[in-house]
Amino acid sequence: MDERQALAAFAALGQEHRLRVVRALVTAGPDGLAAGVLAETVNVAGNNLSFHLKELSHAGLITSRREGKSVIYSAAYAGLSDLVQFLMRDCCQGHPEVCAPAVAALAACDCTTGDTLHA
Amino acid sequence: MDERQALAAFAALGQEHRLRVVRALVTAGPDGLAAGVLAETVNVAGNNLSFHLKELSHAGLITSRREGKSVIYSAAYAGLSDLVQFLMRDCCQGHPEVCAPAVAALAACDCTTGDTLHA
DNA sequence: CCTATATATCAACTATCGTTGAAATGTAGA
DNA sequence: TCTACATTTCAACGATAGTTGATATATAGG
Repeated sequence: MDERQALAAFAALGQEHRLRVVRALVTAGPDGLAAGVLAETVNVAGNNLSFHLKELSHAGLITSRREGKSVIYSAAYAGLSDLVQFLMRDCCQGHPEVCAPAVAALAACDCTTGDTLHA
Repeated sequence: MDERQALAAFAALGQEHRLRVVRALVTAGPDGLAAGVLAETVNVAGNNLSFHLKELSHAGLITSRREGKSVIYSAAYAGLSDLVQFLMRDCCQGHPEVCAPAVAALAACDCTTGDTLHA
């Protein structure tokens, strides 16, 4: 992930409605949520949500698929993972105190059991 | 870190000059950089940079201290770490495929040797 | 084919953000 | 104290982003 992509991703996440959408999709899992359900969840008008979903899609943070009359959106796990890696990429240039806490916190999250982070 | 703080942090990082400032400060380490040096590094006018530095400071991503005539800025490692944790907090609700790659990537970064991530 | 449902597009408006230039503040040395 | 240097503040302008309402597209069922 280069700076331009990271910039787009951060800008996308720096908006209330879009951040809520991403969090809703991340917690919803790979099955995703229909645009209409998302609109209710985030409490945003459909046409407006559509604008934000396009933004998130361009930023590589979500993906979509059509399923009958609905369009189902889900989190782009790879994109999110890349963004985390980008944030931490420069943290280790001789200064382990930067990333050590973050690594420790993530390591404490046992993904195989479905536990959540206790931040 | 609550949603409001995360929102401010993401919005702060979603701006070209500010993202460059943060990266410059993260790589600079705990010693930090003077405002003037940052202005040259990021190629932004001093008064304009001052605006962005205030924004980043409010978002909890950087800190400052005066040293003689200069004001030295450094990365707020705790703030950055919190942000990473916030991004990953909801990743494990029964769907380990979300955060597993990110955790693996961070684990591959041996902070004690000063190695950087190979993303 | 016609209608209902679900989502997306577009133009227009408003608000917010980023930049600029001028001026103020704070610090150190002559 | 006077001057030079470093940074910040402020008002004003231009650009960009978010919302809204109206309209368009796509799909399924009667």
